[in-house]
Amino acid sequence: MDEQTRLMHSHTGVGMAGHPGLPQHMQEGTGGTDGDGRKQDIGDILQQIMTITDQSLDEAQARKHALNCHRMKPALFNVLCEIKEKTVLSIRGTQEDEPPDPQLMRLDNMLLAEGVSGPEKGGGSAAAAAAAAASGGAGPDNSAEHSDYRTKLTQIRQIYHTELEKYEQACNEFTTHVMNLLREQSRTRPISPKEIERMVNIIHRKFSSIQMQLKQSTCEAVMILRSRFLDARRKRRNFNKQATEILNEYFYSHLSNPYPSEEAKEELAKKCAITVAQVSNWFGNKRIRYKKNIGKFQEEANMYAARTAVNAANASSHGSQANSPSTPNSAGGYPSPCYQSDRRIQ
DNA sequence: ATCCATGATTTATA
DNA sequence: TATAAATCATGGAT
Repeated sequence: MDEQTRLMHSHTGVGMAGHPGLPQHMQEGTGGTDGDGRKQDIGDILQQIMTITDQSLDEAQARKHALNCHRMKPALFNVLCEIKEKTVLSIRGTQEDEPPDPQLMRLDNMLLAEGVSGPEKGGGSAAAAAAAAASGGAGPDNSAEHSDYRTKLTQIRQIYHTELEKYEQACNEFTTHVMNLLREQSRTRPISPKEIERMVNIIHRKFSSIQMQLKQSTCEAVMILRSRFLDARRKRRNFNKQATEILNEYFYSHLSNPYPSEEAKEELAKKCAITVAQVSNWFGNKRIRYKKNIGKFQEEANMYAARTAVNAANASSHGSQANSPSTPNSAGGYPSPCYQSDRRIQ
């Protein structure tokens, strides 16, 4: 804002500060009898112009009107034009084309990618898809989180859009205000359309920098939201009971060699509705934690051993051998040296 | 508020 | 490259 004001003042300054030469100029030119009166007259007007900022609006308006109606006004205007011609050179050189700010582009791209600045619902689903991808395709129990995420994202998007609209409106209002002001002033002092355009550009730049701040904070909010909801590590979810049982069952029934093959991992992943990587993680954690404190897991081990034993018994009593759990082990085979030859497909 | 369980990540190792 | 081991960070119980 201050840039505009400054510039406007400097314009005013150019117009006004150039004046002091004027009376002299006039004085020289007019040697006649009514010259003194005219000089006095113009001196008054100039004095009024110089002090116009100290006056109330109505007063100023009246003075302006008086000035515009004054018979010397065209001459004054011409002089202002001349003065400006001599002093305005510096403005011309400034560049007009503004290269797109890379940071702004980055923010725009991100907002678009997150579905904040894009179309209303399409962006949301894209973000949801990204969410699903980011969360490692973990099971069905996070759909609630996704909807939660979506509502939060929608909130952000709404805030973003209302703010953006507000800025847009404010920018337009301010621009038209300034343009009106300049047009009004152009009756009294020379203002080229190009200067108005420049001013409009300055305003727009200022407002777009405000918009950039909005975009930046929106991006931040989205990032926080993402990390809160979608970073799998932060949003650790225990596997459901069934999955844990399946994994434990496998672990304790293969205690002597709890290293599921790739195929077995895939099978387990499918059964537990988790990824193969999660199966690997689980076995990695389980092995090391079991080894570190066998005592703590003794009860669990016994339980699963008993369960598999029952399963085996049931299976054999039903005469079906095809599905029986393969070579269940008694607890304690891992990590102590294992002499059983329980070789699975590796 | 604190502690423990647990899934994920990182680093080291063979 | 798979695994071991250490570590992180959260969920959930207390």
